Amino acid sequence: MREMTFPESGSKRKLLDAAEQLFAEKGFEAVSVRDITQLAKANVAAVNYHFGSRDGLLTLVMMRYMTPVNEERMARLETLERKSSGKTVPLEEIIDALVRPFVTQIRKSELSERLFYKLMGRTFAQQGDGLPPQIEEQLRQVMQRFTRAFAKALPAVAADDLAWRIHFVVGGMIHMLTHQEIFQRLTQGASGVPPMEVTISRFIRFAAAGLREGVEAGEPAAEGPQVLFDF
Amino acid sequence: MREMTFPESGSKRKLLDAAEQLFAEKGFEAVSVRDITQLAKANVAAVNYHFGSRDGLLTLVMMRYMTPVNEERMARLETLERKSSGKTVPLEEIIDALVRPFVTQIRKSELSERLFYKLMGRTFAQQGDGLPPQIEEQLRQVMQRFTRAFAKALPAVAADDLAWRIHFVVGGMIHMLTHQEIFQRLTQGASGVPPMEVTISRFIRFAAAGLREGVEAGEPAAEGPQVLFDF
DNA sequence: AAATGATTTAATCGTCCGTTTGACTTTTGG
DNA sequence: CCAAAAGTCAAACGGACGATTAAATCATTT
Repeated sequence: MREMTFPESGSKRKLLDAAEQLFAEKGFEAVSVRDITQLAKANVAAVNYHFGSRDGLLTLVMMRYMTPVNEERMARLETLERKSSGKTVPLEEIIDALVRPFVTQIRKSELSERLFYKLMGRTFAQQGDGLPPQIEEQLRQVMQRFTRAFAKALPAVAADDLAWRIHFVVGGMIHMLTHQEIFQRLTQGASGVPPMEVTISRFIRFAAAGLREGVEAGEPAAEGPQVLFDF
Repeated sequence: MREMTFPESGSKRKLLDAAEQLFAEKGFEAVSVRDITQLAKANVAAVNYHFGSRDGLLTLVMMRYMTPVNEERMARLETLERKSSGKTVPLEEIIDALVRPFVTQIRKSELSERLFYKLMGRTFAQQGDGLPPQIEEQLRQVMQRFTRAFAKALPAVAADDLAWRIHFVVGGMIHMLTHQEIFQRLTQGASGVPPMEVTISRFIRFAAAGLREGVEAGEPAAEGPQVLFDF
């Protein structure tokens, strides 16, 4: 009854680790199968044996971290909406549900912060440009779900206006992830707090203010169409 | 005395046009010299003859539109600061100086809106990842100049906080450019107005609100250090 | 018309790419 | 213990890549 030694040969895991590191550092297109197998100290044929093709490995690497993040996003939003049944969910908490999963999921991975965020950023940045269909579908569903939540929290913002603002928010999020290393050093980590935690707090406040633009604070803000192009 | 027939052989221009189109559509890495020469109906060797190398052509394509945009940005900011000498420049006008050049420069190009914005977006997105040194230096100077302007317009925002917020703004701008085509159709162009004009107005209001977060409107806002990590 | 320099052309170079093959070694289960 | 399965390995495949060559063509000037 001891077949629990370890089903994995070890080289499959080593290939995945090497691929994650290289894809994150150099980008998805700039890494060859030979780069990966060399870093993993494996044979060139190993990638095709274990993952079928370079693309199979790439898809696996993307899904490995993207799926948990998207699932946690959905779960958090679900919890938020169930918790405050009827009442409106605060805007900041919706944004939090969208970006917080990055810092919670990184702890479950053995990837360094720097690599994890770069990998996430690169994946998001590829949206609509050759992502695996499954990830594309995940992101589509997540954004659709969050768009509904934002619309409910900001009834005074016209639909197409809101769509653009969410667009800007996502762009800022991607840029935060991909260029994190440039600025992170400036944000001296105060006593053990993960630097990204602080950055995300900054981002949430920025995004909330941008999304809320033109909406008077305090009152619920009346429903109905909104003036457009009035800048 | 008539040597003004046309110094260009024509094929150099055709290569540039083809390269612009392909780089914008497929991305810088995904286009081969054979793709370019095929579209331009030229010989494979033409690229190396006219531009020295594939990289020479790529640099030229990037600079052709990036440089005028950056120069107009600087000129606009200069004008703004000279016009309102002493008094603070309104935040919205600084952001306008940063993004408006996109819509003015596109008129001087024979590139379609879609391609122009994609090309710009792709170039900006590459920052710090293999851009020609000259462009990298341009962008560094532009961002340094605008950061100073933002700091002056928002004295109540701490320096590192502001750096991050500008970062988020730039991310939103890039995303707006690269994914413009997805949403632009929703913004039905009202009577001849270029769609991007409307989008940029939306962006300016979003970015201004995000940058201003936490700053009370009306009063000049006192100078001095700011509380951090208080989210 | 001859000469000169600029351009275009077909062919080829060496390199790197993802993938496949077939022989070899290790691990597993009856 | 032994056969079957799983894994590893060196070698090679065909194709695409950027770049180069030398000859051919073109345009312009003498």
